[in-house]
Amino acid sequence: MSSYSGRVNPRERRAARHQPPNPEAAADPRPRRRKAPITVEQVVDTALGVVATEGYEALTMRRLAGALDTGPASLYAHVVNKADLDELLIGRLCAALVLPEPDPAAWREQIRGVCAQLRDQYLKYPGISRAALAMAPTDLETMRVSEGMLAILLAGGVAPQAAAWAIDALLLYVAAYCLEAAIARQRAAHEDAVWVLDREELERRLTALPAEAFPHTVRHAGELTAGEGHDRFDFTLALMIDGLAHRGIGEPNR
Amino acid sequence: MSSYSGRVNPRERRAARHQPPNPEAAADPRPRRRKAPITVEQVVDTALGVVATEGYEALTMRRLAGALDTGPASLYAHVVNKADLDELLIGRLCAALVLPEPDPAAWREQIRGVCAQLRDQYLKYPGISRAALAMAPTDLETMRVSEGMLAILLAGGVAPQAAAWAIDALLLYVAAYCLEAAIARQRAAHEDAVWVLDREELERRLTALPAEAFPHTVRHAGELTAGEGHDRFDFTLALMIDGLAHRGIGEPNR
DNA sequence: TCTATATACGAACACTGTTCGTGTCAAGCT
DNA sequence: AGCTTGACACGAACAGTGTTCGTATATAGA
Repeated sequence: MSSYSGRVNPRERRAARHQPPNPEAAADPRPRRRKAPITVEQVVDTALGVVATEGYEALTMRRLAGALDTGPASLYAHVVNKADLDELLIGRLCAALVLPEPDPAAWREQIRGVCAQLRDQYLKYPGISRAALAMAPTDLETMRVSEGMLAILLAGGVAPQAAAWAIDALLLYVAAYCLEAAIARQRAAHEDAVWVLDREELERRLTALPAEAFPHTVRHAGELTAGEGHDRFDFTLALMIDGLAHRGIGEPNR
Repeated sequence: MSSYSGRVNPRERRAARHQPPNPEAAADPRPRRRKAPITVEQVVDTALGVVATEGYEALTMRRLAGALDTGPASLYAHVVNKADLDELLIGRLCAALVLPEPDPAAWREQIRGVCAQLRDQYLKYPGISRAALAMAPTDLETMRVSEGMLAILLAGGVAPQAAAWAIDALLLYVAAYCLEAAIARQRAAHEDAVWVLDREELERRLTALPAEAFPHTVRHAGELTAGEGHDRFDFTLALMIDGLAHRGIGEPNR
């Protein structure tokens, strides 16, 4: 019980992130002691730098400490956990999203735009969406995002229950899509090269399957391997949003 | 290059799982040498047992070796990798799925049923869906599942391109849904209890948020936290399948 | 100037996946 | 029957991981 007092120890800072903001504590009257002490912002910044260049798998406490010219133990003065660090990264990432003012006429483009922003953020830091899946649902930054998405859907006339569940589904899908992309990327990076296939080689493998056991896969190998860029992503989002438009407007829940 | 010859070494066995099946090699004429040697099936069985009772996080090579009364090195005679073990587990899991004969009139219930089966398998082995996300797309057992799903959708009149992408989206969502559930379960298990919330406590926290910043979240805290059992799962699947029904039938691709 | 104390960090612990080299035992050949 | 062969099992070790303990340091206030 020696080395942490009062306000700035990481456990309390973490708890504050999940608590309703307390206006009277916002003053933050304590100036920093050192001339150049390691701050949480600095830790988060360099961590995001590591993830952006080397991927989330490379973000170890030692690697991060090395990037800050220190040892791993020093990080635990600013961060409770690796999980806590993950939360901070996702929080920073969510804070970068711009949430549009809801426009009832354009709710579909708006919700699609928010999801695309989130997707691009996830892909900018490959593999970080794994941390997003593990987040507690009470983090303030992530709740800011879901609040914004909820506002868009409600303005568009989607029924509240459908809107709530759709946000969950959309966030889950975006995270999974980016996680899968990151895993594929990483496998392409350091695995023995023979094991990873490009689209054409994959299509060739599919057509080479025995036609009696895999008739449809063989016949439609082209469709199964199709999709440049984010075509699959756009398709799935359109599927869910269109489903919402047909189901959610004006009808009772479910 | 001393200790592996001919056919049964794990690297070739793994490669065979991703290659079209070779009928003339199916004889497997070599009987087992020992009286009770460790077999791959035995390894997979005990691994699934460990995952079912203690979760995927607990499935370490040492833990698995201990369950087989041996050391970790012995496992590498039957398994290339931990990734290879993961593939074997997912393969075993996919082999347990029963794929219905496609019925054009009931394609929606059929595809929903396959997804529900997969969900139940994933949840039976908590956290294993993480391994499913990392799988190479050429594994024969997983392709058997997507072949079956493709057959159902095509029989239902869904356009081939929409069917192919929808299968991808459905598999991705099911895996992510179960992964999130497993992560929440594990957090509830060994984390400091205060950090995990039940539905009512979560709703209370949401309503306690400042109404200026989170108006919709506060107002619809009930809807946001609603959903017993697999309500959210059913909702999302219905969303995607309904979207498919409206979009995919009879129309050109996309 | 001197003390109090918040911060930084080297060293260590208990883990992880994986490999090397050796030991052991059953099968096939002479 | 005896011997060789080679597939299998496994102890020990290596390079990593997250995390904690105790100590050293350097600053802020008296």
